[in-house]
Amino acid sequence: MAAGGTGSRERYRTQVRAEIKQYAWEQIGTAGVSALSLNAIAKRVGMSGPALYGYFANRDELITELIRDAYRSLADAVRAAYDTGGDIAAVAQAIRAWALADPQRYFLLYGTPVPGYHAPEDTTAISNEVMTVLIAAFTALSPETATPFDSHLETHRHWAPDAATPTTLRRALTFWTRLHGVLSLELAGHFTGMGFDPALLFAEELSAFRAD
Amino acid sequence: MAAGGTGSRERYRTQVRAEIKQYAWEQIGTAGVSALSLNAIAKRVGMSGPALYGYFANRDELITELIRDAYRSLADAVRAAYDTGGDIAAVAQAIRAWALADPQRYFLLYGTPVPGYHAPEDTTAISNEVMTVLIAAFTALSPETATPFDSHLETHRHWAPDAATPTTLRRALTFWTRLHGVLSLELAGHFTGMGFDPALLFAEELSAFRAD
DNA sequence: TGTACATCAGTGAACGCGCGTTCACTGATGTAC
DNA sequence: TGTACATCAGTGAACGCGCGTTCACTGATGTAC
Repeated sequence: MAAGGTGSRERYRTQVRAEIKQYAWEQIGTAGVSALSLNAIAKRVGMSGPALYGYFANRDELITELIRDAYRSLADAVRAAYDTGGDIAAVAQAIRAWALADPQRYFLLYGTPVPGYHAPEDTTAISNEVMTVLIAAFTALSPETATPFDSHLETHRHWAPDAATPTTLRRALTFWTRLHGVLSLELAGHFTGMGFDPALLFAEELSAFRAD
Repeated sequence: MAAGGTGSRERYRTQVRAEIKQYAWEQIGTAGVSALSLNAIAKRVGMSGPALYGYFANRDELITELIRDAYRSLADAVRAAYDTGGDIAAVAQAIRAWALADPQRYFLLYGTPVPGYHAPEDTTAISNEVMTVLIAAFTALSPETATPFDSHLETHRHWAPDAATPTTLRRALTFWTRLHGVLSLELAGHFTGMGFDPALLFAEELSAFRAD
């Protein structure tokens, strides 16, 4: 008897796809994206190299899929934090936790760009979701005094919803860049020799936004 | 007649070394570090692959040398900006200009870390020079009110000179992380779809430090 | 200034490797009567 | 329930490629008498 709509073959396929991706992440975590090899993954999964081509058209498609999943995962984490905790701090900590859980996954999205590679339309759409949540979170806060950059945003904001004020956009944007600044340097190990606690520096950056 | 200390053979060697590095940078700029290939460089320089081993022990040594040079170049640019312009803004713009001149060079230092690679002692020493200049620049500014993180720094500052106050250290550190945040996202192209001018966002971040 | 020797830059062949990807084929699994 | 057929997952061989690196050797350059 066939399970409604999802045949066992199809179910098997998605299961193997997931397993392939899992090992792909393992490999990325160990040696970075550039070392990701289809043959090595196949060996781990327990099949021959060419077998992967039944699941992914080629190496690029696999990577794109991983990027898509990563953005999806981050967007979900951020949205969940906002929906439950509600405030900026909760969102920030969710981002940090997500990044620390797998640094190379974070770098796949926000690290060194591969020259020539252009992410497909839909992945950038998902990455926008993160921004949307940030904007929503800042809309709830009391407005700040406007800055020169805000007036520039006034005429360069086609990427953001009309509802938010330029000041809100700017704050969300700055929130993002600042968090990324501390976080990426921490993940890349640039604080290692310094000896202070990166979590506290992160909290420090965060606190600048709480003081309205 | 031998030129004092520097024979023509030796002079030739350093010249070729420089040429090799130049093409290495060209290749990094085009396709990133992971695509850097000794054979490809050799072809560009006009000699056979094995010939490079007369100039660099192996691929890793070449990359390490490039990293060293990049840190040296950045440190010099930052110091020069501080010595002539004197203020924070001049230093910040020097960093940005340096990064924009060759994004992949910037990412080689501050981008996605290669898992397992550890930079030799002396390169981290050069990267500290940048921090030293930042601290000097902030020492000249009027002190700000202390934050919780400052007291943590009080007992975790073996990386920084005793002369500076914790508050100064924190400001220099934050300056660095914030600039890196905007800059790296800009260089990675994350603002591309948004349409605003990254230079203005950078200036906005910078202005937060001028208003003492 | 001329010859004899040592130094050293660069070559070409070779090794072994792992990569992405294609192709023709086998064997198992699910489907239809 | 049993048989016949279509579907499809996975294999193994093969292709061509470029990589880093070693090695024995050639030919030019500089040095010493």
